[in-house]
Amino acid sequence: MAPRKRDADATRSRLLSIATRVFAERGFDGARVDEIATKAGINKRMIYAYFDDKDGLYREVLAGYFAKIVELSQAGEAASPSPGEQAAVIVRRYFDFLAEHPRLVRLLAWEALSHDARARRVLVDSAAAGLEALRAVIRRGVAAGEFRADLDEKKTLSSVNLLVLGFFQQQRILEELWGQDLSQPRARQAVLAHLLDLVFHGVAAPARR
Amino acid sequence: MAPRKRDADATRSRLLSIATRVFAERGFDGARVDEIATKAGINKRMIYAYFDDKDGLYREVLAGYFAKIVELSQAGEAASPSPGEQAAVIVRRYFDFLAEHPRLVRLLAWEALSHDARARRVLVDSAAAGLEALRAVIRRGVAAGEFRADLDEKKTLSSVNLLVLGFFQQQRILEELWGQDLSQPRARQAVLAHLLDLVFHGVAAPARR
Amino acid sequence: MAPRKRDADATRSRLLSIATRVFAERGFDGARVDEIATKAGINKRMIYAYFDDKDGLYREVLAGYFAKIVELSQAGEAASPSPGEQAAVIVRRYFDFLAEHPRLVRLLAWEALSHDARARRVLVDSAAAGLEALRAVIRRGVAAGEFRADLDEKKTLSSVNLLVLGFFQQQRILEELWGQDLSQPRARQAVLAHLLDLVFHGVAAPARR
Amino acid sequence: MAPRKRDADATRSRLLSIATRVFAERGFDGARVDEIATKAGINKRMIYAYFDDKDGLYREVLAGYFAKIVELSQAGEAASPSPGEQAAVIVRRYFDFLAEHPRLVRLLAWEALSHDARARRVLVDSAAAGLEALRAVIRRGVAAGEFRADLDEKKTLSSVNLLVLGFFQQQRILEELWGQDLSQPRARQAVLAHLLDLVFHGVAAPARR
DNA sequence: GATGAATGAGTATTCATTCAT
DNA sequence: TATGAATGAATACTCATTCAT
Repeated sequence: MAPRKRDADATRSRLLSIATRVFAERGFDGARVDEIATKAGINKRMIYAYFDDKDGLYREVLAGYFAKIVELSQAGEAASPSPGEQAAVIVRRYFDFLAEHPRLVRLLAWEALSHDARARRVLVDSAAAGLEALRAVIRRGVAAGEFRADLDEKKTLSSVNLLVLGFFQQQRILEELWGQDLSQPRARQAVLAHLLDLVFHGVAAPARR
Repeated sequence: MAPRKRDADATRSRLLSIATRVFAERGFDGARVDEIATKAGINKRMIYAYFDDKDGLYREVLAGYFAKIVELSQAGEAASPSPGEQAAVIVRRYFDFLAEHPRLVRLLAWEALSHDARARRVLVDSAAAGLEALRAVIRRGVAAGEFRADLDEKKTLSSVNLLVLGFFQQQRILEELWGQDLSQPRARQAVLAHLLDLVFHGVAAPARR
Repeated sequence: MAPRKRDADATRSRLLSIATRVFAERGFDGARVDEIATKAGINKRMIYAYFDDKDGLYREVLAGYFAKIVELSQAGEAASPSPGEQAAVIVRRYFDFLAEHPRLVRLLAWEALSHDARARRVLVDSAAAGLEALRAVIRRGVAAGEFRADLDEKKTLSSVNLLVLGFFQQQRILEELWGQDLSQPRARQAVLAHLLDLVFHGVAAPARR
Repeated sequence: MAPRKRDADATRSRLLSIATRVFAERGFDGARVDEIATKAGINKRMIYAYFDDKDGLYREVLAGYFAKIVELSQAGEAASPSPGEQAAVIVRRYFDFLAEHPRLVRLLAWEALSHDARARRVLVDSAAAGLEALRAVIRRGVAAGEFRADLDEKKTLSSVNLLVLGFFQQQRILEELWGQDLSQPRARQAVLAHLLDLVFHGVAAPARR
């Protein structure tokens, strides 16, 4: 009974793991229930036993990331006293998180295109929570005079998101455009450095102001 | 109406138009040949007569945008003598172009997720050509001392692309996040202004430099 | 008007010629109306104008051979006074006729397999007529004591037909079995000689009788 | 009945049996997957589960006969010491085998007409093996002086095949030509007797030699 | 809990044939 | 007479889901 229970859990998590991979690769429509079952080495019928249907499995796959997203958004505050450095730490955390979860990046992209916004609502909530810390830092930075006084918080936060998330979503196109392998940590860190620099200082020369 | 009844060109372009809509909405896998034919009010057989198969139709849909992309990338130079203003004009053009072609935005997003990279190569070429003008302006701006001397051209160009294209691709999520309708011209122009401001000046306060 | 008439005839016979080729190659079911029209360089609609439908075209193709078959069966009698030699001449004529009309051979094979015996009746009539001359010779040969007295006319005629027609229908298989190209006149004549020899003398050694 | 309800082997062999019938009747092109499934009372999907596609099903149908063909070709030697009688036994075996497998006869005919020679190679090999025994007997008969010394083995074997296989393939035409039902054992045996007689002694009167 | 067989509604594609000019 | 566009009924094949054990 106990081992059977453990088997059930193993079967379940094995299915989820493979499903995550397949859904990330092919999207909901492109994913095949058969393929997931076969790759998991588990009878297809079990998918229906555990998750009701394909849609249920998909939801669970998305849900599996929520915990991680929440964890990210609740990560302790950066130690540094400077809002600028704190902001950099937060962005870096976000960047590294996405780098570590490429399947989530793809799932989010599929969702963004999907009409039946399965995860959009939850995603938005997560994102809002996740950006809350950054928002606080920005506010602090503005108050401290370290950031420009006329910053639009929401838009700024979103722009940062566009740059970071966008980088991972467009990675393949960028690789062809730059003729460079962007999956290497070193290349990625260079990109991150560039993004941070751009966000903080823009392209204009300070002298001209 | 009667003369149109047997007009091959009309049928063809009608099919293409509907197909563009459907492929943009649902992606290649999600699109149904039947749906396209029905919505076009044209016999399904004609799709195969004109485009060979679903894939051929899809390619034609993508090809239909190439001309427009090339046109965009060959748009005359901005009149202003200032590199900064010229750059702004180019970005604005790109932004407006995407605003006018929301289906292209979605098609590009589907392509970015697809594995068989139907259009990636051509897309990259188009993009490279399209960004060439901006690259020249940046170089000029750096030479003139209007832009920072340490700018990485490629990365900067890509970042601009991430911000602009990303905005349109994430539009729905942003709308929910901001609680705002971003399909209105006024709201969009505000976003564009913000993006330009961010790219030019960054978030840091000038006083701190 | 006159040239138009000639064009119509040309179109008709061109269609028939190509159709003969295609039906012979692929059979009625396997033949494609489109293919015939395209290969003939003639608008598909004309097939329906001239022959009503695919079936009508097929019938005309078969009918095109009837004249030739009749001609064959009415060929003048062999000059030789010996029934044996006369019979050989007739068989040789039949053999050469089939060698010259490989498409007819295939059409007959398709027909033999078909259920809606389009041509069987006519074929049987033609064959019966064609074999009549041979039958007369056999009878004469028996009377003259040149052929065995106990010959079953019908069966003997049919057997000759099986050997000759069968050779052409199984030609490809025989080629692989013998490792020999049987489309060359010399090889064919050797086969014919063998068939005649077998039919006349059988395999048993005369000494043993 | 109930236990058979979920019996994969039963379903499989049922599909094969019906498919054999349908392919034999209509050929590969003329056969309809739907018809096979419906006649077998089995969901069409199962055909694809068991045989991948229509072609796979067809191959299995052909393969189903190979075992029988091999069995035939490996049948023990005839007891009789006389090569002539041994040869007769072998031919009779072949004749009876084809009489018992009319579907195979038709399948072979379709294959002979087909361009993509699915089974020709294997067929030729089987045939070659099957004829080997007969070839040995002929050789022995020649050596013993029972058969003519100038026999061409290959051609003689093939001619026998043409007569026997040809009879079954042309059976319907012969029936009309002779006005006789050739599916009755008695009529068939008479045909066989005639064929054997023809092959052994030919049409020429012994006196003339 | 687990398995393998079975199913029905779809999904791209093809074909002979007819319509409009 | 001739053309090119258009059509509806198939036709092979797929997919998520359920049944029987």
